[in-house]
Amino acid sequence: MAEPSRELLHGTLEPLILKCVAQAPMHGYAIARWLEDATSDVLQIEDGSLYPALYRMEERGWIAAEWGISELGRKAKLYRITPAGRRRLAAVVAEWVRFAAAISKVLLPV
Amino acid sequence: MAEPSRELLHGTLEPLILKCVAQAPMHGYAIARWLEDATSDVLQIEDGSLYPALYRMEERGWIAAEWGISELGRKAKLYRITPAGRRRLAAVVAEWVRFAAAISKVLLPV
DNA sequence: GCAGTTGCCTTGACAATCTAGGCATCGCCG
DNA sequence: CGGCGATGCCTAGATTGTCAAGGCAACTGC
Repeated sequence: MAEPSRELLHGTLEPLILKCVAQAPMHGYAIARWLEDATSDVLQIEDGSLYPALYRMEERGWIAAEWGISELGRKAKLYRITPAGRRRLAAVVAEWVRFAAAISKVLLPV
Repeated sequence: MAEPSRELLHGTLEPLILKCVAQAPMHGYAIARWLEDATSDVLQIEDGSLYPALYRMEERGWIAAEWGISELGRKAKLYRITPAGRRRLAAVVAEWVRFAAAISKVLLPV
């Protein structure tokens, strides 16, 4: 995240990544590009945040890595979601919805 | 925040507090109770987070403190929002809207 | 040859929150 | 009277996730 308060991203990177790899196996660089694209650059993913997040999630068993080939024919580490990851995704999305609704409820009445 | 992922609160506590004291001068304990109440306990504010946040915000000139009396007649430190705080509130709310929209856009298409 | 893109990785710092304590006062109830 | 929960404020230290700033290698196009 660049100019928008970086703190907001805290805890949301993991759901975002899960969502990405739930759609299709994807490598780190592609995840970052896809997220920036999908949000019109509202989110900017630093790879200093991304790769550690990927390791954490792999360690926790939510995603699994495998070396393969990117769309451009280059060596890339492809991540796919695990069954535990799908359960986790459902949980964190539900949590995000609850949380965002709570915040909005407080913040939005101008 | 208790069981919901604590990380999500990151960066949102400040807007929430600003919103509270923008409505009426309020003391710390009341802010915590009010937020928990308004969100049906979706947000749980630890005072170990709250008071440091209040100091930060006072230091930055967004709120101002003054010793007074609570509704129950007890000694309490009342916080009110400053003009700079109002500007900050507008900015962070706008930012929250952009951010939440971006996250939801990615997360919600099931 | 050289710059830009793709792709991955690591170290250290930083900032906000949480944990787990502490303190004092008041009201209520047995 | 004694105790206990609620009100109200405070702090030290640990934890956590992100960021900044570097690095490396391979390929493309000019």
